[in-house]
Amino acid sequence: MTLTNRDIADIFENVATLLEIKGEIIHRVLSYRRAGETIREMARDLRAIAAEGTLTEIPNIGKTLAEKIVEMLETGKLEFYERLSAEIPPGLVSVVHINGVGPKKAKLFWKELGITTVPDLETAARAGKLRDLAGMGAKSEQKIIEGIESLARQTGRTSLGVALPAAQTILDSLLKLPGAIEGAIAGSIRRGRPTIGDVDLLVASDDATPIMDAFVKMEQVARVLGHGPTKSSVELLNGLQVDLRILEKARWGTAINYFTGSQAHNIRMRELALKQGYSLNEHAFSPVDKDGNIIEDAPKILCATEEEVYAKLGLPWIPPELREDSGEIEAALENRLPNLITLKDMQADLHMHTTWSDGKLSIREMAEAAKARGRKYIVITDHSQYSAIAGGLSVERILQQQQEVRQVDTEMGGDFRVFHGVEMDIRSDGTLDYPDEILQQLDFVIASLHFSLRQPREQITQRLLNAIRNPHVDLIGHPRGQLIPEREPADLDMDAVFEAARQHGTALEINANPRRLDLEAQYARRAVELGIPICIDTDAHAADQMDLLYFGILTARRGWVTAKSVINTWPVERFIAWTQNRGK
DNA sequence: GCCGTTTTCGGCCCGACTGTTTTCAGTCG
Repeated sequence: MTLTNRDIADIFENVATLLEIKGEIIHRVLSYRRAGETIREMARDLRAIAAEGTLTEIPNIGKTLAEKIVEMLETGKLEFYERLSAEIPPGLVSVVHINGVGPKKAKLFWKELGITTVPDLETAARAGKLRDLAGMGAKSEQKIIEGIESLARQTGRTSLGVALPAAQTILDSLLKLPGAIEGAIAGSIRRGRPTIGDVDLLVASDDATPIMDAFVKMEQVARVLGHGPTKSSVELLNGLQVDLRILEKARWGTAINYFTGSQAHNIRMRELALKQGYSLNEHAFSPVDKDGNIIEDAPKILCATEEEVYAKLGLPWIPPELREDSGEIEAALENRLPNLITLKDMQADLHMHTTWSDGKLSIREMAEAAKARGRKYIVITDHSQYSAIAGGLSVERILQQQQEVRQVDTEMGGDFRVFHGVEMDIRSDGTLDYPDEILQQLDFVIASLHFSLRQPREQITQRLLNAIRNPHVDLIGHPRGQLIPEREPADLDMDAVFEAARQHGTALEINANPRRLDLEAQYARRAVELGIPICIDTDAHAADQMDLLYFGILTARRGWVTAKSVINTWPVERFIAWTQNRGK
């Protein structure tokens, strides 16, 4: 059993936590944690990089960790981790995940009471055994019980599609309060991450207290995690955690920059500031002496806009979607930030369903809905026969459907075009769901994996490669097959997928539905680097789902995607030419 | 443990809130 990137990231992060409990110096701990985070976000397989011998070129991976990665890839385990687990009970990693419990408390509970798991801790807390420990009290004990209950309720991270509207609703209600000047959603939602851990809101006001009080008393609040004059946190009835910060308008720039993150991006910003003689925090730039201490009587520099913050560091404004410390600081320093795609660039939607399969509207209705949203052309792509449960179309039916598509295309009058395609299944045995003589009659062919997504890597990769290599297949729909948050992506050899797509000029989709967001950003970035065409599509089954295109754009922007790499930013003539020149 | 037009050794971002404290450690983001 070979370990995946995710497995290795998990191990490094567990090592970090165990080392932290052990009392290791924090910077060694952070090295493991950063390495884990980096690996988790990578688009390439560690196996391939290890084979090339270039592991140390990965940021945050040096000689020591590269050797440990090789050991894990070759043996399936890490000797160091096993020795550490014998020394520090690995169950304590989960204990540290309880809100309010960190490495020091976990160690205290273990050393004093022999607690090594979350259930152990819950039993001890309910028996009132924690309150007498040093630095503990009845309140701390109660908070731990609440933290464990909260952990049990959580189903993991929340999808962006759920979190964004929820955040907007709360923000809107806060902005109605007297004294609220301006507000924004910050944090991972602003950066467009597909899943978010908590909601971060920022409000500008000169009188924070009434707004804070109203915030912690909102009807959807289940409990208050913290309540201070400028910063409060609550847990909502639905389990979502919401953090609110309130600062004066004059500090908006530094505040929104700080609160948007990512943490790694912030650290880079603050390091840059220090090199220029300033300490940077959410309030201001403060001049420091050569030892890095703030010069108290020196005037601080306030920034009302984010542009001013970046400009102070000699940088152009960096779009939030790029702020992951994955090269954006370097690109900004060298003035080569990408001109990211926007919603306005989008001319078309190339993936949608109608009542011919499992959609809610007719071809005509979908065309009208797309036109009303400013699109210039669409492709109707209902399911193929293998998707019986979705009412997939037989060969006969899809040929019938073509008549209606052509008719609607004509009726729409020429300034809006409707093309005929299909979302064809890649069957479990790897064959395609229609013969070539049918495919060649269609304007645009999407091939997608819907079934048998848990096949072994070799097998499922081969299925996808078969589709990519078919000259009639234009696009691979939602390539990795994940559903957020419940279904993990298929175990695909993405290097092989990219190589085949590059060779055959087959496009890869960024499916904009927030349950999919597939390709994810790091893979989209890799695809674009390799010159593979991208499509951003809604996969709409109803009119309002066409508005989800926004989430696809966010994901594309996170992947450094510019308009020129995206097929459906092209004028219709170029789209037609592209499909016709692909060996049909 | 990583990293380097300030360094191959000696640094490594910064502040708010809580609870248990007589001045601050722990946790979180």
